[in-house]
Amino acid sequence: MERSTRQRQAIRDVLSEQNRPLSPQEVLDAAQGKVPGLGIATVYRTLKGLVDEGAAVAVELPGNPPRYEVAGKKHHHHFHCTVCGKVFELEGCPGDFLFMVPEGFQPQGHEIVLYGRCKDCRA
Amino acid sequence: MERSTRQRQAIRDVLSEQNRPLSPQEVLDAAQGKVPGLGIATVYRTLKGLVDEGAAVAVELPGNPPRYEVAGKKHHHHFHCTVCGKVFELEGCPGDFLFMVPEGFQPQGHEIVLYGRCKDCRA
DNA sequence: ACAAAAGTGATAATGAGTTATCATTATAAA
DNA sequence: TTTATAATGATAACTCATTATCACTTTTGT
Repeated sequence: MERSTRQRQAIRDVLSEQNRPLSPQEVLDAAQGKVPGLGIATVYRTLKGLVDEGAAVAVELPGNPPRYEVAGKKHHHHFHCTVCGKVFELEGCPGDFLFMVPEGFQPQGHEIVLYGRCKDCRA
Repeated sequence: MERSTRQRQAIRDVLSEQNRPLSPQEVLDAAQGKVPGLGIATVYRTLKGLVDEGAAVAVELPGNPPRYEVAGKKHHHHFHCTVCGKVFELEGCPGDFLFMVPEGFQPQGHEIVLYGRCKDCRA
């Protein structure tokens, strides 16, 4: 990640613009609108580089390979559309899970995923 | 899944006894204590059969292949130990996530995973 | 006890996702 | 501009979990 290229800029832009976790394939599809001919290998390479330099983070959801979003966002969770498969960012958090933690266990973090139909896929 | 074999009984017993989601490898390790020589293929075949007949369910957690637990439990979530990797069942649920759902989205379900150290791995 | 057929275990094959390779292209310092 | 070299794109290779194959074993109805 030393040189500035059209490909890397396109990939960074796509992550910023969509503002939701994107799969490598989603990044490819969107970034090809900016840089025709962009290859999937460059997407994987660049995403890894962005994560290494702290500009992006991997988002793991149940049953899916990692998606990637811009780093540095405040604490948030995700909505996974069961129809189109897109993942959206959610604000807010119930916050208190201590009542669920068994005696002797030491909680350090949590993840919440809501499932359902997104705005575009609602019944 | 038509005949009753030592292998199948051992696998069912392991799922019941441990009362937490187990990976196929964890099932194998535990069930080999009951049936030495048990093979991983039989574990995969039997888990699939148990799911098909509704006796077990797959539990998907972020970044991991499916684990399996006994079916029919009431609504619950899981604690994933960051040290030993074991997954434990939790009781309770905050329940109200509607305040997190954006306008126009239709929520249908949710998952919560707590991370931290389990009783055996606490600092 | 016997026979038909389902089940098992070892392991080869598969599939999805990701990474490595390498000839070519593009960047950027001089 | 020139030049050194990092980056790219096509695709081969790889990883890991899971499934298929098949010779042999076990179960179960008769």
